[in-house]
Amino acid sequence: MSLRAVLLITLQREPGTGYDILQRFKAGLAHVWQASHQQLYRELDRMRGDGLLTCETLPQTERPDRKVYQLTEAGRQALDNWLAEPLSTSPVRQPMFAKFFAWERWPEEARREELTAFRKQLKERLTTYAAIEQEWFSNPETLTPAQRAPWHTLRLGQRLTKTWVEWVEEVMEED
Amino acid sequence: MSLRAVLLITLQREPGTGYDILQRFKAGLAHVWQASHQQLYRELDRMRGDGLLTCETLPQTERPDRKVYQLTEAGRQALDNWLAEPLSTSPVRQPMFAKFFAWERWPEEARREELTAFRKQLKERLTTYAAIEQEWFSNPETLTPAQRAPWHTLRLGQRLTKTWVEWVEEVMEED
DNA sequence: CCTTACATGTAACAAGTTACATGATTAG
DNA sequence: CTAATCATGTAACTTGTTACATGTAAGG
Repeated sequence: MSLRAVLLITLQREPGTGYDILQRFKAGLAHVWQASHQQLYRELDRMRGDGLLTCETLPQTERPDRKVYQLTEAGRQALDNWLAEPLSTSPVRQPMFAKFFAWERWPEEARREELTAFRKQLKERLTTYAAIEQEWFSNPETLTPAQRAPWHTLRLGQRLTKTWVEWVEEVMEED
Repeated sequence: MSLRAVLLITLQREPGTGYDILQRFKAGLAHVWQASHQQLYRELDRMRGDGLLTCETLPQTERPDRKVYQLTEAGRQALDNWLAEPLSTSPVRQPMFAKFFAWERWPEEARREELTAFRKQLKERLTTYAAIEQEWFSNPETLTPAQRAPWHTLRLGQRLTKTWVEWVEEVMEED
């Protein structure tokens, strides 16, 4: 259900195509949601089938047609229902942690490489987050509460990632 | 693949049944992995089919038979292969964050309730982690590196959860 | 009496991944 | 010439969830 809800939210803010939504995921929602284009197209089509979205096909010359999706009243209802009911806790799954439980079988070189690469990814993530903050939240004092809320999520994303980085560096130092 | 790998690791440490593994997930791996019993039984059977595990059925009187699984040489190989290759980055999916992006449609009362319940869950998680630490890592100085590694993961789990708690409390205070 | 622990499964479904497929336009 | 951007999809597969199903024993 969560992907559906995320789509409802982004389309409620502004109608768009599957492709558009993918761009939004990259541009401003990197710390919130990621999905492949296949998943989006499939889910959008289903949501239309379920009456949550309308789809208007805009023909283009020399390009594939754009299918612009928009919330219906039922879609708005579905969103409100989702917001009203609390989320169930999501299961913990940390494959990286699992490797630590096989420490004695994890070759030292592979370990070093993996941790180094991992730290790099985390830092890149921080760079992405900083770019989002720049782009969307450059002066926090002027934000309305509704704009402030997404900013909070970004800040948490940053803090969590920093916590990871610190941890990786401590572990790397130790041996 | 990750569930498979987690199963290989836990069975490599000690052979056991699906039920056993479920208990281990609860007792000492709560910050690493969670899976339902259906998933476990299905996956264990497949792994046996793929030659990674052997299965010995121990008949019991008055109880369902126990199916004790154990790594084969191929299983050990598969584990080593998994350890040797770096993990791919896992996609970000934070349904809670999504709600923040629909702040203006999220009713205040529902929001308060949800955040309160969420904080409670996080605190319970911290309690669980503390219990695991007590049980498995009560005197860290005496740990060998291989025992120290899992301890690190627990510490990170705790730090991440605390970061969440702090954030939730800040957000709750703000309005 | 009711719940928890023990111990296993099947079946249907939902969600997510990987591979394959098309085809023009623009920027380097 | 190559890669990226635009824009959509199908098909097969893997992974995870939910519902249903069985049956004993021990503890409160």
